[in-house]
Amino acid sequence: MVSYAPEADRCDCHTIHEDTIKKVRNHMPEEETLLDLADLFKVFSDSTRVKILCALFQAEMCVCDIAVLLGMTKSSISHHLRVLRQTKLVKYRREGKIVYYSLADDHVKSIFHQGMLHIVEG
Amino acid sequence: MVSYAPEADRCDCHTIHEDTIKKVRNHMPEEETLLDLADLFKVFSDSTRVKILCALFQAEMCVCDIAVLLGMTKSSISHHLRVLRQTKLVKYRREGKIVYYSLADDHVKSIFHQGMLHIVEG
DNA sequence: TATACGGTTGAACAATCTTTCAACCGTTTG
DNA sequence: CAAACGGTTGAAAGATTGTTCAACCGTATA
Repeated sequence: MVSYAPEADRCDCHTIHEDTIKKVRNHMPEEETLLDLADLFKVFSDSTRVKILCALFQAEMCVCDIAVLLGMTKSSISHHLRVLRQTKLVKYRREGKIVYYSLADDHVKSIFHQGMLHIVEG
Repeated sequence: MVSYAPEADRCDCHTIHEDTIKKVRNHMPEEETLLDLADLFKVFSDSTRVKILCALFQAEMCVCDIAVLLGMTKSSISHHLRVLRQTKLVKYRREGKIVYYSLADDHVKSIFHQGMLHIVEG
């Protein structure tokens, strides 16, 4: 029951299967949900962030640990961690000067696992 | 057993927890695997492609069907379908002038489902 | 055979994203 | 209190990406 762009029809072709389009349109999730979904996967679309998350699968780590592991600057890692924080994929705790990061929950593991399945079978 | 950038150490900080780094490094997947994983999620990081895949959950569709559904040009949809083809996420069959697209397998559904879980719980 | 239509393609432009650099904040320690 | 260190931040530069536009290919049909 969601319309994705019916008022401004930029399409330069005639409708071929109107029944199919109506049926599909009625079963589409809310547009906002799909935008959120794309935004979530955008976080996983960078290999540095994928490496960071994979590292946090094994252990809680501070920014410098991750920077040394991946051979990158603290600044770059910190920028990526901010994205992961905003998406609530990681949590952190401060201990003196050091900030320790860890996984927020196990959803990431499940998503990565499903992605791996597609890769190895393709 | 994979080293991610040990030779060119761009890190501007001292190692804080060497034992943690060693342990994590030994358990990291192959770098190529993580690059492939990021590339797969990059395909899902665009809302138009997410919408296309969600539409194909319901029915096989031709390019014009999808273009009308989403209110976009055939050209734009075709560009996106090329990406989905290259990643082996969709398959297609030709029937005269018309090319019908459908899901290649059910991995996408599983991945989307896991992503949805994170969104609704966040 | 010429026209129409579904679909693809490449180049160009705009928007987005990653990395770097420099400056800065907060905490610890000499 | 001053210096050192872990970490964050904003702006700038370079790379990547999505959409548009125009031209083109294949198939069907008049």
